[in-house]
Amino acid sequence: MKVSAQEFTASAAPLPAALPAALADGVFPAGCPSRTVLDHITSKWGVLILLALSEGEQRWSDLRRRAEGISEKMLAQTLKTLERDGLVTRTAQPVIPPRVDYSLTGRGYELSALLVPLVAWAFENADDIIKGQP
Amino acid sequence: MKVSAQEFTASAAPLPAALPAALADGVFPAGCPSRTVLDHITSKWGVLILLALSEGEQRWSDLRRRAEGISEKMLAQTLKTLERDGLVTRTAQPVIPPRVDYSLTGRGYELSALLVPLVAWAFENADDIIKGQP
DNA sequence: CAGGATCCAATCGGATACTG
DNA sequence: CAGTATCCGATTGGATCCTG
Repeated sequence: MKVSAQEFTASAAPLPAALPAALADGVFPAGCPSRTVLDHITSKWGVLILLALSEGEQRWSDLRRRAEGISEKMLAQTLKTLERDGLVTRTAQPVIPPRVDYSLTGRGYELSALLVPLVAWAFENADDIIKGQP
Repeated sequence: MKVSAQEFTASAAPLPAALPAALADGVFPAGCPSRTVLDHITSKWGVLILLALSEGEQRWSDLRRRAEGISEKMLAQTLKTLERDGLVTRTAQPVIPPRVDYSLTGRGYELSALLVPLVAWAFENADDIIKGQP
């Protein structure tokens, strides 16, 4: 079953959502590890890869197709970063031709649950935003 | 809302949130306006600015302090982009010294409600992710 | 205080070619 | 099919100086 962004934003997250209490005075520290993590998961291609994998296990070629426009270099680089971060699992089968599957870890799945609504929102609001509509 | 990977693999049906139905075959189109919007709102500094503003109206100097490490150039650039996108409102008072306030629009606030949980998640998981802990 | 303008280094990222 | 390696142009972004 598919849930529209409308339904999601309407039903979830009673406003306002609060920042982590650890952020003293609302200052997001520069050297903080979360800055690095945030950069990874909000990177141009990282978002799209996590998004694609939120629908289940996918092969290299699937990801290339879904994240339309991505180069092989960036796909490899992004996947390695996400794998190092423990968000994505890589499973290679020693067959010819090679077959490699990528899927989300538990933590990656947890993350995608937060990312999907964000992308859905961007998708729904994009036209108005670009056109300058209120 | 937390969903474990176990639940996910066990019951294939209930996803926490689905991709927009308009994404045929899960392909995120390259020329799509949402790509642009997504880049804006997930940009390195855009996230931190929106986050800071989720706590209410802020001055230029407040934003510089909260988004620790940001340069004046990037602050100006990011704010302009967010303003053009109708997510942030700029209010200048013709006094000396100048006073300029920034705040979220309705749409910007709606967005921040999705962004805050994401950042909070990154903040809470960052240490484990960087250390390579499960 | 709140920026604008400019220079330049670093990084990003695409194109291409090659491989097991 | 699923990558790796390399070149190199494009973009990012910080530092610095300037202004009303």
